[in-house]
Order: sequence, then structure tokens, then C-alpha cells
Amino acid sequence: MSWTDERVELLKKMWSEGQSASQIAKELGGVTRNAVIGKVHRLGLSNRTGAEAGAAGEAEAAPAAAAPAAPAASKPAAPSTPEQPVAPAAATAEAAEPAPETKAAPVSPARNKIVPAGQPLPPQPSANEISPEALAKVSEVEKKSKKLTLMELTERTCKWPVGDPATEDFWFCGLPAQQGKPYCEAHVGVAFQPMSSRRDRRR
DNA sequence: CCCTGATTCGC
DNA sequence: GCGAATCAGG
Repeated sequence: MSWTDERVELLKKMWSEGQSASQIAKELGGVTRNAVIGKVHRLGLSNRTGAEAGAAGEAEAAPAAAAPAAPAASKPAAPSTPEQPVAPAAATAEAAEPAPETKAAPVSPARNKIVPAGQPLPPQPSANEISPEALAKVSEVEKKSKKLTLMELTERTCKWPVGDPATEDFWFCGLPAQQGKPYCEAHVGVAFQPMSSRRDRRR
């Protein structure tokens, strides 16, 4: 692959948006993050101007003042998202095949809270017949969850959604995922059920 | 260990 | 100009 005008443009765009070199490399395909970084330097745009950086690296500049619209939440490199990026996340997460169901209340005190203006929450696919052991394990693990945002997920982090996507009280597990699987051990347990899990489980 | 960008240097 | 290898760091 060579650096065609198009590819360079995409590179510039993503770089200025604060995307990491590896992310850009993935998007472009056919190049490694090293190639991207090398190109970035040759183009002389190592200094990301115009957008916030910070994804995971560092580049902690002087925040000066100016109170942003977004309160706490997190410090990730949310490029263009002045609004609350909570909801759309769930839809994009490619962790939907199974039937997520977070009935573990203990973790979040405020649960029965309001439901913004959004839709009435998709009908939870009759969640389950999941073994109580697995459920117990999940509620334990959720306490230790890394509470990652969509952008912080990687191929090695558990993508199990926790909480209500329509609420601020939403995040992804983020614990180390099982190799090849999209979830951590505990969540793999509830996500992938044998065809007849508890039904005839004599013992 | 995962990841980040920065530099070097043979091609 | 390119990018793998390497370096420096969170």
C-alpha cells in the first residue's frame, strides 16, 4: 500500500481528531501504526492542533480554565461529542448477539431511577435461565469492572455492557477478555449458554 | 502485559 | 519517502 492522497487525507483527518496511530492504521489497512507515525512526522503534523488528544498516551497540557459542557464522566479522547455520548454506544458495541441482562442490583444504588426521554428500552430478550452460579459470579465481577467507555474498549477487554445505556450509569466491563472471546470469563459464562443449560441439570 | 508516540536508519 | 525496529513512557 502506498500513501495515496485519499489515504493521507484520512490519516490527517483521524490524526487531528485525536485517533491513535494504531487506530488509524487499522482503518487504513495495509499499514502498521509505525508506518502511520512515520508518515505523521514526515508530514510534520506531529502536534495535534485543533482537537483534544489524550486517548491513552499522555500529552497533558495546561487545561487553563474554561469549564467544558461535560462534567466528570471520563477523560478519554471523545473527538466530536459535545452531547452525552451514552446511548449510541450500546448500539455500536458488537457485543450484542447474546442476551445481555444486567440484573445485578448491588452494584448501583440508584437503579430504579428515571428513564430520560429515550425509548422505553428494547424488550429485554427474556433473559434467562442462567445458572445462579454464573449470575453470582457476574455480580461479583461487576464490582471490579473497569467501567470503560466505548472508546476505551480494545480487542482484549470485556465488552459486556453494564447498566442502562439510556442513563449516565452505563459502562462496559473492561476486564481482561478471554482469548478469542469478547467477554471476560465471568461474562462469557452468562453470554454463551449451552443449548440446555439448567433445564435438565441433574446434580 | 496492554497501549501510546518518537526516533533511528537501512532500504 | 518509507516503515520495522527500537526507544521511552503510562
